Amino acid sequence: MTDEEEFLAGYDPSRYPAVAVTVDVVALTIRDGVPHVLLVERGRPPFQGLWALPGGFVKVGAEDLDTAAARELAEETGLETPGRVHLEQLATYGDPGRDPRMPVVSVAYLAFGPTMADPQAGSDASDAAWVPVPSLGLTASGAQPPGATRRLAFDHARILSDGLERARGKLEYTPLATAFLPEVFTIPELRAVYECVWGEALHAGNFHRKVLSVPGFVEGTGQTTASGGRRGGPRARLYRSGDARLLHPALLRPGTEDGVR
Amino acid sequence: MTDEEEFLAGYDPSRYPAVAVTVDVVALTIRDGVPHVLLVERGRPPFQGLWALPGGFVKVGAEDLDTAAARELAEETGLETPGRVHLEQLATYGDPGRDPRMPVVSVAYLAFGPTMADPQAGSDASDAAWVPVPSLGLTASGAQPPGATRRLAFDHARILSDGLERARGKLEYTPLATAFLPEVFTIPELRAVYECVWGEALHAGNFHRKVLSVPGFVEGTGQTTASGGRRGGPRARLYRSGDARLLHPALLRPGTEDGVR
DNA sequence: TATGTTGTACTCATATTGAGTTTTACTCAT
DNA sequence: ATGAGTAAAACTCAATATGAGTACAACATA
Repeated sequence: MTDEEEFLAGYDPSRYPAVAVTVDVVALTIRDGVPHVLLVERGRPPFQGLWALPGGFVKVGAEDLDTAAARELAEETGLETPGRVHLEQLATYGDPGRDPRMPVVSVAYLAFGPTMADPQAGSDASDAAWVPVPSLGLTASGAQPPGATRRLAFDHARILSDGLERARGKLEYTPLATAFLPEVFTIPELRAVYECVWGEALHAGNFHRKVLSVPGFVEGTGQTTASGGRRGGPRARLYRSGDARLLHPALLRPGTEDGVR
Repeated sequence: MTDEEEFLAGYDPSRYPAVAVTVDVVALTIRDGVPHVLLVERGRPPFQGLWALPGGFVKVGAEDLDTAAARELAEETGLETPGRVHLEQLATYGDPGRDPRMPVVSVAYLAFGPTMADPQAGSDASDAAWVPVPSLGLTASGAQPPGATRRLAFDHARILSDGLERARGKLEYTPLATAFLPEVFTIPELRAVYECVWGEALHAGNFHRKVLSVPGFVEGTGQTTASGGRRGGPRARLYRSGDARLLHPALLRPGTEDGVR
């Protein structure tokens, strides 16, 4: 028997204190030019009646974290990840007391997807819905004002806030904005994603030039939209996402000049 | 008794399967123009005799993750964090079987610090040392070739690889390069940090111009070095870190043009 | 004192950006 | 049908940023 086998044999996992590991998913999409986040209404304590990010316990040792996040997203809301949904790890939260039941470490995930159907309420949730982010009235620091119509459970206001900030940054140097759109899209639609996530208007001409000049960002399909825009204008050309994983040079957002100091 | 209190009273944490939560720290510094990572030699199974990132179990519910990371760094190596060491969360790893003893979720942290004394071996470690990163022969994918002199335990080669990539990116858009230097430093010293982390030579004149033109990156002290460089040259002006948290515009590294596609 | 090295300040051609303007193709309301 | 308004895409042009090289004075070393 080697040292290592000897050690394993004498090892008793039950001596360790009970800790739970969960995943929580910040799933974002865009509806009518407004960012929406997927929330579930809690059907049981703690925080019964408040809204929370979809998530649940990880079967540590039986599944990896990415799989757990995809599973929870599907289970609690009836949404399938395999499609065009982008899923990436966001951060991990483990402050004492963040769950009143027991010590919990929560691995947060960030998901982007195109506009999807309304979700189905799952096991633990009495309701599930795409909620407009502005309606939650988040402050920059990730806090939620007392008067908000929908209050978020646990530290989910902070997690959502971190997710939004990550999304804003990701649009700068990755082509992930296309994950919010269907497989085929126009440049103005892509611009609308940026304007919606960054919350500021962009110069249409410069944006157009920039997107087409970044190698691998989008590739043309040779097609155009069937008709012009709602209120006029010519038909727009259709593009699909290119093969670039990183944008070089990046699309830096205008406002941040000397913002964060 | 409210619903919530009722629920808490009937809650039995022992029904949950045993899971351990650990922190692992990728602590980086620069010695003689070469990036070094802090490693400990494992004094007990599993992976006895191999080298690992400093880390250990988190007292979930009693300390937050950042505190646990700082504590482990200090405990296992005798290094104090409060000083000029930058510590940030990197990512969380929870693949099944990554620890042969039991299901373990590991929250990795990334630390940058100026050149420091050799560490003291701590409790679980038979030795601790600053190890030159190139000597580990990591591949881009985070794997380690079979013939390496120092083999890394667990999935620590991948964690280290992720940490290095994060460090390379952080230098582009944050002033964190200064965390590798003493409180007061020269522009050429700062350039040496970039060259060492990015692994490529930079144009001295352009780097100088760029650093001074980014608002809040560095601020002058009015002082210069006491003498010129080792091999000649005038005295260099001394600077300290400015108040910017983000670099605008960013210092993009040259090589990445159309690299990742 | 001669020689080589280096920090800092230049120059200059070329890209990249921000902010407009123009042209053209469409929708919608008369 | 026709005109008014709108928007996609192409253009212009000045301001700015970048890459590459030169210049020079201050220093160490032999």
